[in-house]
Amino acid sequence: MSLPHAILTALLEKPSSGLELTRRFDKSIGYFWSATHQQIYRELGKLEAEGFIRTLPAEQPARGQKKSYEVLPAGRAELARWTAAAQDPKTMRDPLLLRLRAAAVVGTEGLESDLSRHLELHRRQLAKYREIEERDFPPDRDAPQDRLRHLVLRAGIDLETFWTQWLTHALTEFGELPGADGNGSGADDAR
Amino acid sequence: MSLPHAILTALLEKPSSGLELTRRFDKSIGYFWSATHQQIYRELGKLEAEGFIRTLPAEQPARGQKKSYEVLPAGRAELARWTAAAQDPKTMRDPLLLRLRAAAVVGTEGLESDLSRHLELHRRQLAKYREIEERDFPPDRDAPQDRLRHLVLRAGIDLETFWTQWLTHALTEFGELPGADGNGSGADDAR
DNA sequence: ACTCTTTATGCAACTAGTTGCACAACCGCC
DNA sequence: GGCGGTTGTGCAACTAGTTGCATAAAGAGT
Repeated sequence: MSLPHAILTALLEKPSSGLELTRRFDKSIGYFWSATHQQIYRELGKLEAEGFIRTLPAEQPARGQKKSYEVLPAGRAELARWTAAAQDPKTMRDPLLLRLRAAAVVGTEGLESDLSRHLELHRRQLAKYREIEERDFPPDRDAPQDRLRHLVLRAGIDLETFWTQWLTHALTEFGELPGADGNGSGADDAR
Repeated sequence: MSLPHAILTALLEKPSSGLELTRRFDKSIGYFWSATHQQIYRELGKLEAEGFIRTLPAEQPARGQKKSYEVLPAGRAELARWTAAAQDPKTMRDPLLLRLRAAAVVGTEGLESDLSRHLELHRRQLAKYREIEERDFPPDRDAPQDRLRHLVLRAGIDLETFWTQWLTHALTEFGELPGADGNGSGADDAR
């Protein structure tokens, strides 16, 4: 149940239309909660029906016309409630680790190149985050909001750093593996 | 499309019944691809229909009777294909980071205790992983399968380490934040 | 014999996220 | 004044995962 709250947060930061939200998700909030434009439009409809947001009075036309939303007090209250409520950590799901585990059974053939590709992607993302950090969080500023946002960005940076390191390490291991096993026969006994 | 392949991997490691698989997911594969027993039963049905697995001949009775599955050659081939195929990294989704970002707007009230709770959970998980590492990967063994499985476990360990560190840091920051803001009024301008 | 718990399998309904496409208005331009 | 791209909104169908419950057999206790 995170998407509506991601949208409320974004709208509190700045009232926007559906498409503007989509764009902002692509380059900011979406770094840790991605969403497509269809999800966003659908959710905006629901949030409006529930009385958490409303369209800005300015215009309110038909299809193909911009329609901006702002958060109502009830929406802010709901967001505060959700933020403070206890939530269990997500059950982790990572296909890449799964593939490595599978590779231990059926062989590593073909996996290496995709690992390299992922490494490259994570490096790029890391560079992007670092750029944002430099631009938005110079060493001196430290209003509470900035501290919190910086903390979130640091999580992104450190996670990407972790992945680049881990992938680098994995690729090294691959290099040292006895060449071309390809069938991984004798696997047994779960762990 | 990862669950069927997670199941194929588990079954290749050791043929099992639905419930056995569920248990093994809870304490091994599930660490990076969790699944409920319903998902597993449903998927076993599909995999059998597609000819990737079959029930072990021994018994084949009705409800309430154990039914074990093994992987057929087609299933192994499918798993190898999937493992080697290029896949884009998952779009990241983390409610906790989202909540922190929301807290920058609506205030941090009530969030701190849940952060502590998460910290404790991650510490526990880390301890569990370390235990497994000690038990299953003594310094000397290094058959290729072990190297790969160890690599996966290291990812788990390093990720949990990252989260404990980050949460510790976050809680420190919370302590230093100017007391009780609670409304976070002047937030504007997305980043 | 009979109830209670555990083991084991499974259906049905629901929620969340994704993909593919439709459609309206506006903007420039030639 | 009509043509083609961009902006903006949205429906419908699909896939994946979750929740709640039903059912059946086997063993354990009394």
